[in-house]
Amino acid sequence: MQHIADLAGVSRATVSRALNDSSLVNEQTKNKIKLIAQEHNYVINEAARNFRLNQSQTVTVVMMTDPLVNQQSFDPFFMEMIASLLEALAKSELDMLVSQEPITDAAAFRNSRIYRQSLGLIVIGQGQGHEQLNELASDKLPMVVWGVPTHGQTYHLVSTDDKQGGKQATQHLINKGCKNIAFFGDKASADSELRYQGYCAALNEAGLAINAELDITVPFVTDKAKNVINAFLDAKPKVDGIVCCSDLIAMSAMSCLQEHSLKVPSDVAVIGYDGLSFTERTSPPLSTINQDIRQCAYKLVDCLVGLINGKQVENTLADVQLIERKSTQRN
Amino acid sequence: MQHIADLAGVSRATVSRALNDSSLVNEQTKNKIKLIAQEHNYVINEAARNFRLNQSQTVTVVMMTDPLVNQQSFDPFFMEMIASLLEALAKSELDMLVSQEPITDAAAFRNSRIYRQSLGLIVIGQGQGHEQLNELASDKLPMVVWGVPTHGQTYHLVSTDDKQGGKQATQHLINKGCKNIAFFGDKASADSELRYQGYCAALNEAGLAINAELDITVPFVTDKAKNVINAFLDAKPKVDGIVCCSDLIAMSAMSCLQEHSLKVPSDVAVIGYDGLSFTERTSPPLSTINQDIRQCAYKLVDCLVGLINGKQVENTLADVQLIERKSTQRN
DNA sequence: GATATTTGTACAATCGATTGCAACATGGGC
DNA sequence: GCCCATGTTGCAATCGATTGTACAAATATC
Repeated sequence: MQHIADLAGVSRATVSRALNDSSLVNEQTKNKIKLIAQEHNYVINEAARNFRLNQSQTVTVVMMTDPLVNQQSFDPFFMEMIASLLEALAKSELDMLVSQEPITDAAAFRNSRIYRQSLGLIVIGQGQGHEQLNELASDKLPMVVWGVPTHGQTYHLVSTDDKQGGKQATQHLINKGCKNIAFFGDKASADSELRYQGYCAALNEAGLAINAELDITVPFVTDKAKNVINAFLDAKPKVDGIVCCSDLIAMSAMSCLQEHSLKVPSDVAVIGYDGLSFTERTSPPLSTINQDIRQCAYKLVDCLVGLINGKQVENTLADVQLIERKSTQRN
Repeated sequence: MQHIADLAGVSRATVSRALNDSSLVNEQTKNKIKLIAQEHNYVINEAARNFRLNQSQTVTVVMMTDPLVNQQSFDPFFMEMIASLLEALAKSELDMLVSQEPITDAAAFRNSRIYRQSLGLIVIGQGQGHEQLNELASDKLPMVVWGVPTHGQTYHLVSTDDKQGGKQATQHLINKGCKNIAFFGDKASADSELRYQGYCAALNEAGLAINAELDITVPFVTDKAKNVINAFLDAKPKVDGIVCCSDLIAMSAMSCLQEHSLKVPSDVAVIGYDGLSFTERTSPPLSTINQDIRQCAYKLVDCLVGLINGKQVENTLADVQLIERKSTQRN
């Protein structure tokens, strides 16, 4: 910067102001300085700038649940969320840091580097940390949570309407003529619980009984899913439709059904949840409840940027929508 | 830090040295200072530190190909790579920044913030930038590329043996008794070209003819894949096996085959490529050539860290391996 | 006891930008 | 011709850490 200042015949102060478009600098001088800076490939030292301003351009994304399925791979839902956040933050010229360590102690977290030196926080999922997050909500550090509306929650939240989604999924199967609809999911997670409520609501409205034997706890992400599903099917249950809490579970379900010589969807119809793109490539193509992860990521970032700029922001409850996919039978 | 120094009755300099485990500080003093720092929840200001040391802990990951399939979602292969890099870098206490802008001009890139203020570079794919990367290879900035060994390449490279992979995939189908094996992929990308060479090599070794009509250009990632595949199948080709250049293509292929009332694998066997975890959930489960993305990500990071520490590092050509998945017929 | 050596600590400069305040120039009003 | 308002620019302090050098204290050597 000194070099640029010398070339322009002004002081460092003026260069700094010129590059920051300060109104204190003459237009002409400003343009001249900008030109010289450009010509000499000057790029500002962000480290120095951030240090001086005592700020950072880094937003930390905290994963409250373990996105690691096993030692091999990740849950595509979380990956799509991460990738979308990456894109959305980049558009706002923000850097992204990802922390895989859930917040388990608000007080300790306040002393962490993440807390002290981030511009803001995006928290993915609430995990077991609802209380901790509530505690952090009153701090100055901007924070937005992706999760499920919870009793007494004071932090800023972006969520999708899980109950509505569960209902829509179930209604879709009812409309297809299913009478004995199973629910595959793990209600230990709050979103699944809500989806189950939607499932029950849809059955009630349609005058169908809720059969506890068709409420199956299928783990979200592990390989155990298939074992549970196979055990269920081995008992030859009376079932003609399955509402699944994730597209992955739905894929496993379809695979197991076909291994049991049951045709999808004629014998048993299946619907997934999440709207992951590979659902259009399954056989048969899988209808699903789309959460529009990308749009949610943008909402999270919008909300956070709003908070950073000191605006009042409102919680968002995004709608979900059914994506119906049909097999095109050929020949 | 001044505060800690006062409390310990020493100068800032000593505190700094103590926290950095300098041998110039007495053990006793060191411990005392560390204790006090801990008690007072002191965390070092990374911004100031990095500024002073004129370094950063940020590694930039540059995507040379557009991972965006469309406005909705991302290629799971790249996402898994990103997520794995994230994990691997975190283990080395490095931050990760992702740039979606391919390097198209080495000279211009040298003036970018990314170039000037990153600790190192991990480049994913070569795209059209082989020459540019070669130019950057001689710079001081540590750089590792994930890609395909290329003639005259001077940059550090981590890759998998695509030719071997294509060969293995094809041999697997040959072993299953397939005689008319198609190749689904887009040879515009160098890795697919290599896989095709492996495919040809396997056919040759088995004494099978290479039929140009079974060499189908299927786009990697777009929705057009299904159209191309359906057009191919509509012509009722003589085919009993398909080597696919990605798991997504394989999924589409299986879906299209089943829509054409062709049974997988009895009528037509299919093998994928990448080793994505959802291949175990397809119906039927999809055999695939595993690239072990996670391990490759670790190798990339290892290699980069080596370069950062001034070590000599060697290029890596990782083996791929067949994952065979079988349908378990029940009832 | 005087000097040499080792060890531990403090002083102060430094990194590259920002910014309050002072200083200066210019022009208009009286 | 003097004063003041206005608009521009420069000076110098500042952010929080690191580190070369100087200095002080403790110990060793003769």
